[in-house]
Amino acid sequence: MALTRPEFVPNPSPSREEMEALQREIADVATFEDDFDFDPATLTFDSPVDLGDDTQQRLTDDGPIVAGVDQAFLDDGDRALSAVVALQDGAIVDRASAVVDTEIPYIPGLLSFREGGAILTALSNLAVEPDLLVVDGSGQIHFREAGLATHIGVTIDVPAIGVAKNLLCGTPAEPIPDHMPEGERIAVEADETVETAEPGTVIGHAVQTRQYESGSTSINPLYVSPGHRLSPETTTDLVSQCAAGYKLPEPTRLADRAADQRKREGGEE
DNA sequence: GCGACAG
DNA sequence: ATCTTGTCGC
Repeated sequence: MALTRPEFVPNPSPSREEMEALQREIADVATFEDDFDFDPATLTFDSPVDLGDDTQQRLTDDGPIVAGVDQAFLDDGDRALSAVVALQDGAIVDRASAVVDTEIPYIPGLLSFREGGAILTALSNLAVEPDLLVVDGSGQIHFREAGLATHIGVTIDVPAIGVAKNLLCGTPAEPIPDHMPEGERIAVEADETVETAEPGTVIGHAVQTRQYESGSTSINPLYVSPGHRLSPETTTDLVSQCAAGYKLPEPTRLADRAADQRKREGGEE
């Protein structure tokens, strides 16, 4: 993993104004258009192992390596734990984690300065080079279009996606229904709270990766946005492809599990 | 001053 | 994010 932009490595020391200024630089360098090497069609989560018929064998090269990233906190709340799980063709090919002391509190809009360090450290402990990062948090859906996924993606120049469970800012093109049908997506547009984009610009989507067919209970959509080197549309397509019957895309779900596990087994070390 | 606010 | 058991529903 190469620190393409070492000047962007999250540093909690500067003032709030300086952190926000850095985010504007990051957003300026970020690309919210498709610019990646792998073939989206090869991003699968089907078992590559098919018994019985030789013709079922893959005729193509191995698919892209996707790394899911998730954060957790140790009981004391003063240390952030980042867990990374790398997948290729649906199989886990590597994992890593890191525990870093928390320097600043959670401030909406400045999350990457609190957790970014742990994530970069965890990623540096990975033996493989991910082709795509799926980060828990926002990307372009951010006050300065520089959310956690954008900050990480730009710093190491790797295509990145932001997957959030709640909407940080922006406005859905149409009201989010109580029971959004599975597979549906609604654009999230920049509004006056997004200071770096023209109002109306599509900065992400509300995506329903899983939903009950009937009943009173309902699942809320995910808020997906590009982090780096991806358009909002492609970002949402890829997240949909990563969904394997659960609300969370597989890379995120597995990273979630890894974080919990690592946490219970003692976040120390 | 009031409201809103990823993890 | 985190504090937390059972419980209602598919």
